[in-house]
Amino acid sequence: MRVTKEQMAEHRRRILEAAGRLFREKGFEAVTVAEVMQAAGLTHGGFYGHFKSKDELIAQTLEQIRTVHPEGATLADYAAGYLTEAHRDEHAGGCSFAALGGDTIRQSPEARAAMTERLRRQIARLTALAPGRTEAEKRKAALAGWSAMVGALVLARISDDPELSRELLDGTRDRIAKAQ
Amino acid sequence: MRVTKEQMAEHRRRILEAAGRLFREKGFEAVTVAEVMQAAGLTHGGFYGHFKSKDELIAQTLEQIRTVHPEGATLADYAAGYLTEAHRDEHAGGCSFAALGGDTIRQSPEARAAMTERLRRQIARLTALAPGRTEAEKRKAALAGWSAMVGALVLARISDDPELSRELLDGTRDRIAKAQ
DNA sequence: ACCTAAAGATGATCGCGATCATGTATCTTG
DNA sequence: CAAGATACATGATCGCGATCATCTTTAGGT
Repeated sequence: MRVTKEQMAEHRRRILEAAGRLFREKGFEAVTVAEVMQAAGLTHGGFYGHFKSKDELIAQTLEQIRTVHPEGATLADYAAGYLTEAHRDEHAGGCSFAALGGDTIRQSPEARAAMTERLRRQIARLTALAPGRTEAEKRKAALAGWSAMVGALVLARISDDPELSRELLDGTRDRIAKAQ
Repeated sequence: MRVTKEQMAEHRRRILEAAGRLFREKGFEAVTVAEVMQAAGLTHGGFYGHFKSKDELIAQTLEQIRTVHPEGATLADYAAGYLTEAHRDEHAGGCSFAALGGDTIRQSPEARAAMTERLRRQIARLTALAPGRTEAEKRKAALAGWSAMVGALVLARISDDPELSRELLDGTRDRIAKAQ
């Protein structure tokens, strides 16, 4: 059954959105094409009308993924919004660097390039919020701060001990605030 | 063909060692049982004499993995040894948190527990090196410092731009040194 | 030395998942 | 409004990988 141009665009959007959530939740390998399509409300067959392959889906998903960014005027504010238990427990909608960073290294060059581009944008965003007199100082603070945030979230997710997990979030949050 | 008890123990050691390297290099899912056995110099059939399943292999691998730790008397020294381009490029023998952190979250509770235990030990090790007057201060510095190191390594590995990659390593190294 | 059971090799099995082939409905264009 | 194209559904295909069955060899206890 054929469908409106708008319908098709909407379907494509849904596929990418579902893929974004599923990949972050279960990793690239563990998610099947059929699963993505079902989550998008379609069946597996139509997939190859939208994408050449699963690899292409991965790359395009990484290009379009949009996450909600914490609000705030400083790097410390950003960290406070990022390093929460809610974010730690929300894989599907959360930070894609924390959820997919390790996996992305082993994907296609296109996927890797998309992530690098997003990383660049994220550093730029944080540089504007970071403390420091010079641009170089700000940038350095942004690079180190972002590394710390992503690392803390990854480690906090690993820990099956809630206390240790919280310590990681809190410790990093405080450290970034102190450096402010 | 039956084999000496010592031979068998040695084989088991080799399997775990090969698994440790392969998992860090390619992730849990992408590595096959046959591949691990071949890397250990055996054939796939013998695997189930040593382990009940691939899941058990994963958990036991995470329990026994040993990585070379940077030397040094301070957290800054440790970070300087950890945040190198050589380490960034050496997935198979490098830090398992950076290589497998994201993946481990989706593994069995046993695997997760093994990682948590190793995380605990690592934090303890770093607490001894960390700056601070009180034990609590040292621990906080260790938690935040370790998060920053792991995050920086993950992000540095993502970046396909060597310059950005180096900035991440250097920025985090300097930040940890400054906090010393 | 002799028997028994274990360790590993070889060769299935079995299900799953990416991808493709074909059918069907309906949008789109002239 | 008819003809053609196309988006999606349904139903293969095909290879791969985890796991199991069986065979061979020989360590280890007696």
